[in-house]
Amino acid sequence: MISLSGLNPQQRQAAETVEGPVLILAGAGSGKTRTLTYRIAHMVDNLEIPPSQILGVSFTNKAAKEMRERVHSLLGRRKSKGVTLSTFHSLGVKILKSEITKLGYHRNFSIYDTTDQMSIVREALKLYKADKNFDRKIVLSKIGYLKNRGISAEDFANTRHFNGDDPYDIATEYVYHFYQDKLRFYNAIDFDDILFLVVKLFKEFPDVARTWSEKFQYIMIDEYQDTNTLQFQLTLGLTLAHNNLCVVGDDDQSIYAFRGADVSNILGFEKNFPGAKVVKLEENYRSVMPVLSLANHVIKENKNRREKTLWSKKQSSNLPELWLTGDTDHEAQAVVEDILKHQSDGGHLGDIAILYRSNTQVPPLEDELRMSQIPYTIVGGQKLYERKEVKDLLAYLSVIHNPADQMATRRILNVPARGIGTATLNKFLEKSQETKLDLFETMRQHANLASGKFNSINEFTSLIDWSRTIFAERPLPEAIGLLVERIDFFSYIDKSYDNAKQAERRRNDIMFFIDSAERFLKYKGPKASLEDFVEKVLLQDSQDKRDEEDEEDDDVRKNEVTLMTLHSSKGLEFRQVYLIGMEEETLPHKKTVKEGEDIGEERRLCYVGITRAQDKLVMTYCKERQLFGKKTPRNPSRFVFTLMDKDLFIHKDVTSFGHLSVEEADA
DNA sequence: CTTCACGCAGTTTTT
DNA sequence: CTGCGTGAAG
Ligand SMILES: Nc1ncnc2c1ncn2[C@@H]1O[C@H](COP(=O)(O)OP(=O)(O)OP(=O)(O)O)[C@@H](O)[C@H]1O
Repeated sequence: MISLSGLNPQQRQAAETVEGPVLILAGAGSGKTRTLTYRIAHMVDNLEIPPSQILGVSFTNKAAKEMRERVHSLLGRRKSKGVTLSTFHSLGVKILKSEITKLGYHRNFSIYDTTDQMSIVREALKLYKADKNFDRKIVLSKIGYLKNRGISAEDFANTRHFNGDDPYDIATEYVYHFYQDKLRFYNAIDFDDILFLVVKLFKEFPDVARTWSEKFQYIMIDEYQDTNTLQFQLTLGLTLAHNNLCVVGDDDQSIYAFRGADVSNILGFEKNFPGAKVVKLEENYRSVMPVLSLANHVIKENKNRREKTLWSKKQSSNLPELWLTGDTDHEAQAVVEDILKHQSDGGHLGDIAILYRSNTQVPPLEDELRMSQIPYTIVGGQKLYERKEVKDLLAYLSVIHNPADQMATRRILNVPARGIGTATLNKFLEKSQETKLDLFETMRQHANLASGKFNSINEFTSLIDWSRTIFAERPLPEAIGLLVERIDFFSYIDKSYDNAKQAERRRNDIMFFIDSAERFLKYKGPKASLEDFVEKVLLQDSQDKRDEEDEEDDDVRKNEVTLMTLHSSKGLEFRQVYLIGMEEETLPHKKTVKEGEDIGEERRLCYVGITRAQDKLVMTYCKERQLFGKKTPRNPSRFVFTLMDKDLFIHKDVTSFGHLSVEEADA
C-alpha cells in the first residue's frame, strides 16, 4: 500500500482523480512530476490497476528516465515493470513496429537522421533545376515544420502554409514529394514520420487507434506544454476509448516552439477535454526563496502568460550570484575553482550541474574539469551514433536488416574502400530506378553491370548476406565483432587518420559501440535483436553508460558534475547550479535577437535554468568570447541586467580573481 | 577512383 | 577554428 502522505492536498487530489481528464498547470518545482509518479504508484498499488494499462509519456529521454526512476523507487522494480514509461517517439516506434504494414511500409523500416534527410533533399534539389540556389537546410526545415503540423506532401499546396509567390514554397512542394517517395522506396522513415505516420494510421484506421486506446486505459503526459500538433493528435487517438488523461505542465517552461510545440495545447486543455479537473500548485518545494524570487522576476516580463503564484518555505541568507569573467577559458576556470572548493568542503559532485545555452560552450569546461581531475558527465551533445565510424557500422547493421535502405547502402558501399565509386554507383542507381528494384537487389542481380567491378560488387553483396547469417546465429555483440573483423574496420580506421591519437579515439568509439551492444544483450536477454538495438541507439534511448543493472543506487547520483544544455535540464534539479554564458547573443541567442521578437522563449529558457537550483545559483558571463576564432566583446544578458539593482542577486567581478591562465602568467 | 587542397559557411535548442 | 563540399590533379 502506497501512502499519499508525501503529497499536499492539491497534489493528492490530482493523484486520486484517476478517472476523467485532469490538468495540473503549475510553476517550476511545485511537484508536478512527483504528483504524476505518486499517481502511477497509487493506481498500481492501491487501486490494483494492471500496470500494462498505464502509460506515462514525456518529451525527452532524460525526462522519461527520470520518471521511470522515480516510479521505481516508489513501487519497486517488480511492480513498476509493466508500466509503459516512454517518450512520444519510442511509443510511436512501438506502434509502428506492429502496424506500419497497413501504411505500405515493411516492418523492418530504417529510421533516418538529419544527415540522411539532407542527402535526399540535396538530390531532390539537384533534380529540381532552378536559377536560384536553394538552401537545403531551409527546405528541410520547411518539410519538418509541415510534418509536425500533420500536413502531407499532397496537402501542402492546398493549405494556408503554402505561398505560391514564394519560390521556396514551390521548391519545397517538389522536394517534399520527391523526399517522401524516396523514403518509401528505401523503406525508411524520418524522426518526424514516427509521429506523423502514427497519426495518419490512427486517422485512416480508427479501429487501430481504438485498440491502442483500449490497451492504455490510463494515460499521463508530462511537460505537456511542449507537445506539438502531431503529439496532440496522437493523444486524441489514444483517448478514443476513454478520457482518462492526466497532463502536467507549465506554460512558462515551454521551450520547444522551434519544434512546433504549441502552448495552446495546455492552455486549451479544458476546452479540448470538457469536464477536466484543473489543479493548481503554488508551493515550490525545490528552491530556496532567493532563487525563486529571481526566477519569478525574470519570467514576469513575459507577455501572454498565465500568472502564477509561486513561493517557497525554504529560506536562505545567500543570494544568487552573477559573475563577470574574462573570456570563456576564464569563465570555465572560475566555475571549476568554485567546484573544487565545494569538493574540498566535502561536497558531493552529483549535486552540481553546469548549464548552458548551446553545446558549443562545452569545450573550455571540459578542459578545465579534466585538468582539475573532476569527474563529470555530459548529457546530450555529440552523440555516439553521430561519430562517423559508428555511423558507418550502424549503416552496415541497417543494410543487413533492411536491404532496401539505400542511404545506408551507399554509405558503406565503399567503406572500407572497395573501388566502387560514384561512377559505378550511378550505373546501379539508374538500373535500380528503371527496374524499381532496390539498390542492393540490383547489385545482386546485375553485378555485371559495371565492367571490371563484377568481383567487388559480388564480394559486397555476399558480405552482407554472410553478415545476415551471422547476426541470425550469433549473439549481437559477437556478430558485430565478427563483422568488424571481416571488413577489417580497424585497419581502415588506422589508414584514414595519420594522427595516431585520432585513430585510437575512433577505434574506441567502435569498442564503446560494441560494449553498448553487450550491455543491451545483458539487459534484453538472449532474444536481443539487431533491430531493437539499432532502434535503441537511434532514438538515443540509453545514451549513458550505466544501464538498468545497478539497481540499488538508482536514486543516488554518481559523484560527478553534470553538464548539459538548458533544454535537457528541464524537469531536473540540483543543489548547486552554474548557469554560464548569461550574455546577450548567447542566452537570448543571436538568432532569435535578429529574427523578430521571439525573445519570450529565450526568457523561459533562462527561467528553466534558474529554477533547476535548489540552494545555490551562480550565473556567469564573459567580457569577451572567442567567436569563429575572433575575440568579440560581450554584454550581460538583458534577462538579469535589467534586474541589476534590485538586490535579487550579487554582481561580482571575478576577472582579477582565481588562477591565471598560462598565457597571462607568461605575460 | 582516390586524394588532396581550397574556399566557404556555420554555431541554438531535441527526437 | 572546424568541418564540409567542390573541384582538379594523380
Ligand atoms: N508535497 C511535497 N512534499 C515534499 N516535497 C515535495 C512535494 N512536492 C514536491 N516535492 C519536491 O519538490 C521537488 C520538485 O518536484 P517536481 O520535480 O515534481 O516538480 P515539477 O513541478 O515537476 O518541476 P518542474 O516544473 O521543474 O519539472 C522534488 O524534489 C520533489 O520531491
